[in-house]
Amino acid sequence: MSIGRKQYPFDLIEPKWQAIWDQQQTFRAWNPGETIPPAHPFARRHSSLPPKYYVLDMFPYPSGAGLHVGHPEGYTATDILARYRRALGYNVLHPMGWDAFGLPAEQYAVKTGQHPRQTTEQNITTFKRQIKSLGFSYDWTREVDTTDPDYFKWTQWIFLKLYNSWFNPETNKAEPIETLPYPLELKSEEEKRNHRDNHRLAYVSEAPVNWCPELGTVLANEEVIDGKSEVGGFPVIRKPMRQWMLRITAYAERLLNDLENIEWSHSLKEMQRNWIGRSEGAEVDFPIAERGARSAALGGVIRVFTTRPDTLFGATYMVLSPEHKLVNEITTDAQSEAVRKYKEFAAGRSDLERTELAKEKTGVFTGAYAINPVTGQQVPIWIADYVLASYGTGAIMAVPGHDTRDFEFAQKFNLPIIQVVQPPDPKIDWQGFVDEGTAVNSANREISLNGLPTAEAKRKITAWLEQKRLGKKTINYKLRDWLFSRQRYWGEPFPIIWKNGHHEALPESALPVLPPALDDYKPTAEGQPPLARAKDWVTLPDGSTRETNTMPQWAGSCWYYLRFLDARNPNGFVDRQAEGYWMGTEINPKSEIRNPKSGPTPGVDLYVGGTEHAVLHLLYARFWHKVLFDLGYVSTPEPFFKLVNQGLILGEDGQKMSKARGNVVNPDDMVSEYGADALRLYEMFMGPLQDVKPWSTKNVEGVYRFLGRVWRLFVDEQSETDFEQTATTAANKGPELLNQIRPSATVREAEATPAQLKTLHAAIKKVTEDLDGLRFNTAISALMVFVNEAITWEVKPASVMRDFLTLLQPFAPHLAEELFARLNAGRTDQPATLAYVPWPKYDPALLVESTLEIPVQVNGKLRDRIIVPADANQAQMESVALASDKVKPFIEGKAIKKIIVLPKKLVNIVVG
RNA sequence: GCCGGUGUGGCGAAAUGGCAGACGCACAGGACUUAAAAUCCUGGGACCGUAAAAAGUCGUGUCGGUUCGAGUCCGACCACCGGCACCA
Repeated sequence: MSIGRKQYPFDLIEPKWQAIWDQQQTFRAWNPGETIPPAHPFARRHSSLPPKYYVLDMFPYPSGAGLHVGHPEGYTATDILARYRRALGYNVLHPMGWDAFGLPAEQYAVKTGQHPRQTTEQNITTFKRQIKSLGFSYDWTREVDTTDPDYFKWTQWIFLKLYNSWFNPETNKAEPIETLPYPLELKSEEEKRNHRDNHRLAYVSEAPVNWCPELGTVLANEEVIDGKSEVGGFPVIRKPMRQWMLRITAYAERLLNDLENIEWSHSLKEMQRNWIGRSEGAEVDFPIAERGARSAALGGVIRVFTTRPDTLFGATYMVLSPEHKLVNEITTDAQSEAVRKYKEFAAGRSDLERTELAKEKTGVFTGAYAINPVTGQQVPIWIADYVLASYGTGAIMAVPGHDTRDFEFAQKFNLPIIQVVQPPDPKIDWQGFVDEGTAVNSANREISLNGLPTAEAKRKITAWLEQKRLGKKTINYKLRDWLFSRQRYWGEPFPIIWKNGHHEALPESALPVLPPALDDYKPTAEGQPPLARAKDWVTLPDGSTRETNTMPQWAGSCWYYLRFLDARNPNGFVDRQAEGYWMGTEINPKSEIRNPKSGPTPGVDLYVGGTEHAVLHLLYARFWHKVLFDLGYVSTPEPFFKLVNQGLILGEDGQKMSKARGNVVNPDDMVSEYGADALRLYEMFMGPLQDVKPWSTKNVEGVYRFLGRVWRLFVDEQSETDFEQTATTAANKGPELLNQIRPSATVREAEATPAQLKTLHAAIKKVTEDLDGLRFNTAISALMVFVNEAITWEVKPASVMRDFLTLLQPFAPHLAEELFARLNAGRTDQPATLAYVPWPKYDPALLVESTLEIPVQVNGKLRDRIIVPADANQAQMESVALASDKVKPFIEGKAIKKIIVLPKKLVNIVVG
């Protein structure tokens, strides 16, 4: 990939413009009520705030490895749109920040003793330098860093809001904990406190958690993949621990339903729907039978959840999860040893083993029986770890005839299998048939489902169960509450203290709670989190102790898009007016933009990031946002109106980029060799934003050459040759060297020809439409088409070339600014920066052709192309087509059945 | 297994149901140059033709359907990618 001389002096142009933008704060976004300096280019165009456009990137974790070519893909797309919207006249919010809490800095601290703060700052410095070198139009005055106490003060503040709220099922929203009603039977303060603590949105639970010994911390379900930690791939085991949880399950229904009101990709919505996992069914009570039962269990019932109540007559046994609380109560003496051993076995199995060994079912008989409430039959009760304690009621009725898992289990342990569903196709074996069919063998003295299709059978049996008080219709979710504490140092400390075994919130005035200084960042020998090492910090004067867990990395990223709206506010996490303006709920009546289609949308207008956050960050952030919405702190029910996932960039070999494969492309190398504009342009020219696509440095050279052609369109070649001579020998290679380059004599103030206007307006139309549809690759090709044409012009009218640079600016801003400034040298009527120059409008009248080339088909096959006047009517087109010499041989001697004429489009002659 | 996505030249790709392959890469030929690089011009799906053309035939993963007309819509299948996976 050796390249000779530079296509154009991007190495001087790019730093020059980056410095100008920085110094002028060109891309600063203005909040309502802020005074805009009259000299700012925004003020030159707008006298009041126009409608907003909030375009957001997923902020990065600043790793030690630096930027990857995947980062600039999404960042370039959003930057192009930010610049485009500015040109259209919007007030654009386009911020950047750092999701900087996280494990790598902490692991480095454990190894070296260096404070994670230091590592984090170094990494941020590198990331910022790299991002800035690409010329993105971020408003850096709004930069946020989740590890900055001024930031995480508000993360802790939001936690307090969660802690001090409960979810009211009547109103279906969060409310302050003070509104929580207490049942009358609760008398003592202790009882009331327990009741309150059990209803908070942030609560403490003793449930089994995912413990990763290697990482020394617990993980959320979402952070465990195939039984291994998402970070590092270490084994994860289940272990009961006291942990903070967030009651996200209360929002399951709203998180699901509100997906319909936002513009996310179909597949992403599906992923969230699957993760939430709503299923409708029924809870049914099975009384414990006398046979084999211990006296303690008599009179009790086992409640199960099923999505197929229509198969109740086929339930021939029951299974409890090993952790079910009735297990010990019902187990007979004869079986107690076997049950004890099995429970031990199940508890010791890591999630990985459970998954890997899933093919082979295991379980033991408890010795007890329950009564099938519709058949009256006694059915044995087993325990098995294929039934999960954490889903439904932790117990199932097993219908081996029509459930794959129950079928396998029944076969292995010789349990009875009976048919209660007839498949629609009689050729299909009913055994193990799990789809819908017709109920059979499903009747007792009071009710019969026989002959009913599955859906109806479900309805009928559920109604009957409800009437008999044996069960009721129920909805269950796969979604679990969010495990919110980590045994780490480098995270937000909880604003919580413990007093006499109870937790208490610190007052807002105590925020931010800073992590203590430590010499050693490892967990303690007793397995306490690292914060427990700071004894002075942990113990308060009154004897109470601080919570030593920290929040997970997701906490800071749950609300950063809100902090960007008002990043330096010391009095609140976001100002109400700023929030209303940027989130689109306060519409400015003085708007100069009238098109309602492009008016403000509720929430972030466009959010771009990778699919890896499909269920974690995006679900958590939606949840927090809804809580803040319920409590009245934000004005929209959803945070991100439109969301686009950029596709992964693969290495040149078509494999995922990785150090091990040696196919990683470093953006710094691309910038130094081809310049930021070329890298930006290439990342967009590769293909559709959402697609997975392989890197090709050769193709970078292609767009780099295109930028060179643009450059040569505007500059005098002789002076450039002279410049190159000077540049190679000059000691001081500053941007003033560029002054040697003179403009090309072919670009001058001149009347544009109709053909030139047509070329320009075709480009305006295509680029505008493609940007609206996020089709960056074809927009760039339209710019190339324009340049290929313009290169042939003897005279290039300055007005046409200015409009072209306005179109080019979002894609290649440095080059466009430089050429625009040169084109306007000596003129005072032109602005100093392209950033706020209005986007050109295309004039359809200029695109009208006087004659058209029309394809002529015979029986749908292309036979000729004819030239007709653009306004030719059907009869005229028909007669020209029939007269064509190339068409004649195909219609001669045949009967013409029909002629299809589409004006301005085509003629198709159908012959028989 | 379930859900979602994608299959088009040598490669990245483009095409409101209406001229398949825009734009670019790689390649080939030419101009410029002592020469090379860079630049500029020209060519290009395959087959069959031909001195060269023209004409013709085939062609968007496979098979079928709807339609005057299908890369595009419908049905079945195959391959690859991503997600979920004992959730009752």
